Amino acid sequence: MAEQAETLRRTPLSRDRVLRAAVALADEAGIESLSMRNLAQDLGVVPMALYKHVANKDELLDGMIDVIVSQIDPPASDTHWKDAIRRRILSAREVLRRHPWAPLAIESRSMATPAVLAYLDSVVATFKAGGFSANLAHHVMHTMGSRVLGFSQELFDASRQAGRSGATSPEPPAALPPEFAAQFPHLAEIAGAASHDDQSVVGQGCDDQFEFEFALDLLLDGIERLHQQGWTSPRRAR
Amino acid sequence: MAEQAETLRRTPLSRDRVLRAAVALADEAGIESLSMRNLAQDLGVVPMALYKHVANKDELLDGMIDVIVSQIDPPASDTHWKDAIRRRILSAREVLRRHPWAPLAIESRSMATPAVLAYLDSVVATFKAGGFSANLAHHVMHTMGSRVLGFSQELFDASRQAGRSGATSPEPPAALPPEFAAQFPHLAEIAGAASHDDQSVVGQGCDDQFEFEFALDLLLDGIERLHQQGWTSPRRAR
DNA sequence: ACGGTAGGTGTACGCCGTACACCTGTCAAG
DNA sequence: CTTGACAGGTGTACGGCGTACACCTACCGT
Repeated sequence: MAEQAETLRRTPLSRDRVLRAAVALADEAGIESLSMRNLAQDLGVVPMALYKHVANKDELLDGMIDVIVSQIDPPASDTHWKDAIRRRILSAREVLRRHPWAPLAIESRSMATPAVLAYLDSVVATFKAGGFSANLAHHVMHTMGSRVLGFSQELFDASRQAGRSGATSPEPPAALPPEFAAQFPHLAEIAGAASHDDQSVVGQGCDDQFEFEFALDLLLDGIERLHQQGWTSPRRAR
Repeated sequence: MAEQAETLRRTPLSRDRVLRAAVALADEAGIESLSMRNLAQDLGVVPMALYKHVANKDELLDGMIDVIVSQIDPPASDTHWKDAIRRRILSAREVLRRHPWAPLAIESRSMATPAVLAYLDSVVATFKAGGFSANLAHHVMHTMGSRVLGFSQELFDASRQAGRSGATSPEPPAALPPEFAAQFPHLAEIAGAASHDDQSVVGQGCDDQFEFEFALDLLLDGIERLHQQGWTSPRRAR
C-alpha cells in the first residue's frame, strides 16, 4: 500500500513520451545535444530503456518529425485553392519556426516519413481540387519545393539518397511500391505525370533538370515583372 | 642519396591535399563515412597529422565547401541580367550535382564560408548591374534562396544559428561587422535595404515573415498564371 | 655545429550509439 | 495460489568518433 508511492515512479514511459521529451530537448538545448544518453537522463531513465520504445536514433528522429508535421493545420476545403494553399503553407512555416532544428532534420532524413508524405499528399489534393492537371500539379510541387514545408526542401530528389550512402546509386529510381500508391493517391498520380510522352513502360522518375529550370524560370519571370514595374517595398508600420 | 627514395614518401601533405582528399572521400563513400580517421588512412597518415593542416573537423568541412563553391563559373558580364543570373545558377547546380553531399553540408554550417559569401555577393552585383534597386535585390535574393546555390538555402536566416546551438539566441541579429562590408559590398548594401522606413539606427535584420510571403506570393502568382492559361509540359524528345 | 621550427606520431580521454544478458513487476492460465 | 511468460527498465561492454597533449625527427638559417 505504502510502496505504491514509488512503484510507478513516474508516468511509466512510452513511445509518445519519449518523442515529446526528445522534441523538447532539441528545442531547448539544440539538436546537436540530443543524444540517447541526454534524453534518457531527462526522462530519469537509463539510456538503454529508450530502445524498448524506439528502434534506434534514426527512428527517434523520424518520430520527432512526425510529431511536428502532424501539428500543421488541416487543409481548408471551403476556399479557392490559392488561399487554401497559402494558409496551409504559412501554417507549416509557423509550426517549423517553433522548432528551428526541424528543417535540417527533415532534409537530412534519407526517406520522407509517413506524416510528411501524408502532408504532401494533401497539398497535392488541394491543387487537384482547384482544377490542376496532374501534370501541372507535378511541376508545381517541385517548384514550391522550398516553401511547401515552410522552409526549403527538394522533394523526390533521387540524388538525395545517393548523397547519403555513397556514390550515385546503381539502380534506377525504382517505381513506387503499390502500398505507397494506396496510401498517398495524389502523390502517386503526380509521380508519373511528368510528360512521359513516349509510351515508356512507366514514366518513372522525373527530369530533375527540367524541374529545376521550370522553377527557376518561373521565379525569374516573376522577378522581371516586378523589376519592370519598378516595385519597391510597401511602407510598413513595423 | 639512396634514402631519398622514401624520405618524402608521398607529396608531403598540405591543406590543399587534405581538402581534395576529403572531397574525394565524401564523393565516393558518402559524407557519413568522412571521419578524420578514414581521411587520414586514405592519405597514408596518422589521424592527428591532419590537425597540422586544418583546425578541426568543422574547419575541414568549411574548406571542402570552399573548394566546391569556387568551381562555380564566374559571372558573365556581357549579357542581360536575366541570362547572366540564369547561367550562373545553372552552373552552380551543375557543380553541386557532382557532390551530392554538398547541399546538406552547406546548409548545416552555422555560418556561410567566405567563398559562399563571395559567390552570393557577385550574384547581387549582377542584379544591381541590371538596374535593380538594393531594396528589390534584397527581396529577390531571399526569394531565390533555394535556387541561388543550385539547390536550396535560406540565406541570412537568423533562426538557423539558433537551431544549432540552443534556443533562440539572446542577442539581437547583430549588425554586420565592418570588415564584412568591405569584402562583400553588395551583400552589405542589400543587408540594410529592406524597407526600414522609420529612421531606425540601422535597418538591421529583416522581416523573415515578409520575405517568406513575398517569395510565396511570387510563386503562387506565377503558378496561377500558368494554370489559367492551361499550361502543360512541352513535348520533349527525351 | 646548433637551436628552432614545421610536420608527422602515439597515447589517452570522454563522448557517442547500441548489442546483449539480466532483473523485476504484472497478469493470465492452470 | 502457483506459475511462467512477457513487457519494460538495468548494467556492462564494445567499437568508433573528435581531439588534447606530449613527443620525435628532419630540415634550415645562423
